[in-house]
Amino acid sequence: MSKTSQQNPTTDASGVSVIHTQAHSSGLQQVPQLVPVSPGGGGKAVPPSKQGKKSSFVDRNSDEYRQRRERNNMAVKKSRLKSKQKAQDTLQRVNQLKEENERLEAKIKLLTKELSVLKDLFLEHAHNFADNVQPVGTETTTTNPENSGQ
Amino acid sequence: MSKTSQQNPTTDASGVSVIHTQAHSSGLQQVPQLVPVSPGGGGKAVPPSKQGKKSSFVDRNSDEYRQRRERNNMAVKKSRLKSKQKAQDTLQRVNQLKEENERLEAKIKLLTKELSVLKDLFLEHAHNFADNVQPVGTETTTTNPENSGQ
DNA sequence: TATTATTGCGCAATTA
DNA sequence: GTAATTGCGCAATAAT
Repeated sequence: MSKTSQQNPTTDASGVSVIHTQAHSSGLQQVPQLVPVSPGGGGKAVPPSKQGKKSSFVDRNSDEYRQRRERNNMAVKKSRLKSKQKAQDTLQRVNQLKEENERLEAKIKLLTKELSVLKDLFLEHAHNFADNVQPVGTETTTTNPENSGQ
Repeated sequence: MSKTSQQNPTTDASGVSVIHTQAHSSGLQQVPQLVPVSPGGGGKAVPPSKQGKKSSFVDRNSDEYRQRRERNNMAVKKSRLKSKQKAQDTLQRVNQLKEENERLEAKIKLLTKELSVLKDLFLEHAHNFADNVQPVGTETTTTNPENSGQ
């Protein structure tokens, strides 16, 4: 469970953002830990009701902040995992459908063939029918009847 | 590909970074920061060959660094866009295949019906056949010399 | 109002 | 060395 603070601009087009990561005691100068949240650049108006209520600064050191971050990080991981899973499922679905398609195509081929044979047989013996005899020109090798179209 | 580790949990380097789309020039105080790259937390062995070559510090302010970052950011965006596009295409493919499937199912239904009708007709007039009256298969399998199997 | 879920984004490590 | 990927954390926002 690693947690890391890194950077991040809390800005849009405002231009400059103050980013900060926790201090590292390396002789590096200490920097204020309070960073402005949602700089005006966002173009989003801050509700007047909140203007004076809470500071528009976030204490990145507060436990509350860290806890929130940690929870969000978990949520993010979870969400991304889910997303990935879904994508994979979709790919699988594609293959499944492809297979099904082939199966269906094969069946159609078979049925078509059967139909063709039956029809030929029909024509071949049409003269044997007492009632519904069709005027067949040449009894042998009558070309096939039209196939079902669609 | 990669593992989990990122950085050191407890502390993190870097104080204030100025991020923006343009050159750094603002009234904000700028703190030159040399940040250690690949903190020891990961326990990753550094190739000896590179050990003494370059400092294990990265100057986040260097133009070279910023340029590299910017290029990578663009590459990342591009890559993610591509990825998203692909995912969408896959979804579309699924719908496409579904439609095709329905079309095929319908065709099968039609062919089956036709076959059924033809067979019934056959049976109905079977007695009219003088020569070779064959009992047409009960189901879908007609006995014909040419085709077999499935 | 709070909490979780998504999403865009930048960083850095890898990979190609 | 460069571009492409990928995991990760942050913060804004959507959804509950």
